[in-house]
Amino acid sequence: MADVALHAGVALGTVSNVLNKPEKVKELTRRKVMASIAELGFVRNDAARSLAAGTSNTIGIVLADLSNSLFVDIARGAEATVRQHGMNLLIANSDVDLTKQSLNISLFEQSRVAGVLLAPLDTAFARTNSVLSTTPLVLVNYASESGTYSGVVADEVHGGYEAARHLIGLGRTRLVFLGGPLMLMAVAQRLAGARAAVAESPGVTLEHIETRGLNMAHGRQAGQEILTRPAGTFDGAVAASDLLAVGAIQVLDENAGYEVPTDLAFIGYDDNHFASESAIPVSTISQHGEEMGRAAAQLLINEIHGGPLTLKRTVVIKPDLVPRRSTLGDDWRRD
Amino acid sequence: MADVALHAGVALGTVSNVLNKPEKVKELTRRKVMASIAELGFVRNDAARSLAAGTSNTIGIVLADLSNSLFVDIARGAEATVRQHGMNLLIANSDVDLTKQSLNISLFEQSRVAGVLLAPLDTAFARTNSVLSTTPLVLVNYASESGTYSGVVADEVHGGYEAARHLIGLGRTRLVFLGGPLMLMAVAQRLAGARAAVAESPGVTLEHIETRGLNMAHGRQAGQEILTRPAGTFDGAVAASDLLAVGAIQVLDENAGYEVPTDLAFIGYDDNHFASESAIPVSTISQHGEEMGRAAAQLLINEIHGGPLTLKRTVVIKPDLVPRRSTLGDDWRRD
DNA sequence: CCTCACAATTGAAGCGTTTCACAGAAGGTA
DNA sequence: TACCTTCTGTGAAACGCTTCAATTGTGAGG
Repeated sequence: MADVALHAGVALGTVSNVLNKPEKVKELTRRKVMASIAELGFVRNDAARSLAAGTSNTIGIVLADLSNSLFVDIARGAEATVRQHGMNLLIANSDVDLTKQSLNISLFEQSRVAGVLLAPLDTAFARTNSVLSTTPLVLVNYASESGTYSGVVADEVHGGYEAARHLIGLGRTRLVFLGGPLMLMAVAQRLAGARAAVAESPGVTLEHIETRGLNMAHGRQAGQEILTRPAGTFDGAVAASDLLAVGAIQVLDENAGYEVPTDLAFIGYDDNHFASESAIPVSTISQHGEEMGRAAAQLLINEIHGGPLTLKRTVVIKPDLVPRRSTLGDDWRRD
Repeated sequence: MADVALHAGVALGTVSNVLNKPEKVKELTRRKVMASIAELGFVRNDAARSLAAGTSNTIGIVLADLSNSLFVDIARGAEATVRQHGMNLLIANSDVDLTKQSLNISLFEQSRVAGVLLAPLDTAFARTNSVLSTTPLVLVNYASESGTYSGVVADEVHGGYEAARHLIGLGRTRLVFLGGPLMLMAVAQRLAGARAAVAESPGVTLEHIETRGLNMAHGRQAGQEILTRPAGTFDGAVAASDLLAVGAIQVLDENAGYEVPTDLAFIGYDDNHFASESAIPVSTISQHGEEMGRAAAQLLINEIHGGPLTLKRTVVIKPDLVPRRSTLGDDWRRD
């Protein structure tokens, strides 16, 4: 920077002003300085900058699992908001590993980012709470039970409710819920929501087939399980994830006599990209990941500007029904 | 840090030594210092650290598209290697946007990361080359034509060749290649590889149906196109992506008379997670994203240690055939 | 032509580390 | 005991920037 100042024939402080408060410096001088910067190929040292300024303009986000499109959507949404405020977003991937998650959080704290967004593992109570530092932190897709942090969550219960309502609204009465393990709060809540919908509809029943996970292989197992029951046992199914639904539908599809949605209407969860593209496009509940990311980023930015005493809030985002062929049948058309 | 020193009754420099060269300081003192650090909740300021030390221990990776699982795999592989060397990996997502890509690169340069891994957009010649700074940079999934940078690429030609060879080896003779636009180098190269395989096999023909993209919708269009031809026109298909293959198969599957793989054997490309899980598991060419990431990280670390004069190399990673039911039929079993 | 108010510019004092030349202590040797 | 070595621990000088009080223009009004 000293070089640039020399080359442009101005003081060091002026160069700094050109970079940070361009309105403070006369057009002509600004031009000269810019020219020198370009000519010398100067790149401002951000480490020095944030050391001196005491604040950085980048925000870090720690994601539980990059292979999960929900988290990618969250990151995308967060980035949009962060950029609007002239800041940058850096991502760290925990890869479903609690140790990495802690490592990543402290990595961001050490580098003195302006704030941290944390999309934690579902099972990660413990560690989350031990993060008590001065770096502003906002949770995404996980509620801080103690109210220590602001956060954004999807209303999973409502999602489960809507899914079941949709089936009931289509006249289905013998429902089954596919999903597990119940240790996952998200699954438990979706099930609770579905139960609530059933409870308020006389004559409708709901059985739960617990799976050991949420991917397609588990879905196929669940599909087999359904096949062991007498035909017609169920006429509507809520799956705790789209992959589960797709897997189960594959199995049912292979065995004639169980047509989707005629015999069994199927609805999934997550609005996984793949779900809309599978052979029978799967109706689903969309969690609006981008919106969650945007909201979380906004919360974080408020906290950055408002200081540590900023009121902690939890924003709840309602998921929405996205009906497709797996429930509507031929009435539904691809657009 | 001064506080810690005071609290532990040692000099400032000693605290620094405890953190950086623990072997230089007596066990007892180290303990005292560690205790003080814990008690005071001290978090080392990395900005100051890298300013003073002149080097950082984090590496940045700029990814063209987080929704593409290949890039996520690359990041995962890179992270593994980076961690082995005691460094950290931060991710920035360009989201298929050239402007963001440049922004992200300069973001990393400004923050003085030890080095940058760049997985650029396929169309991004221009910008890539203008990155001429002192920060070590290694390309992934893209070759630096000028030899300015080291890089890791998949051998796309070989991949296309293997795909076609596989079909030919199964006795298929009337092949079709689905993919486009040819502007994408990867697609063009895969096609070239397939052509090479056909050229060396007398009696085998290859037609090219150009698509406008590589996702499932494009695949369905291609499937329609195939249906317009007289039955039996093709008996083997190479798709430039798994999604393309899955889409096309969906369409053919709905129209009786075109059974996969009996009538038409299908092979995709990318080893997309979904490809192995779709109704008919799709044979594919795997690019080994993690391996690419690991190799690139290693190259970068060499360059960081070796200085700017380090010999630039391009590592080529050969993709592999992963045969599944869409070519082998019932001979293939899910494991 | 002088003042005054305001705009533009200056430069030195930090910011929180690492590094490194030195000082002190401890242990070995003659 | 005197003299060397080897370990430990010390503290001040950078690192490259932002900030801000102080200084130097500048133009309008009288």
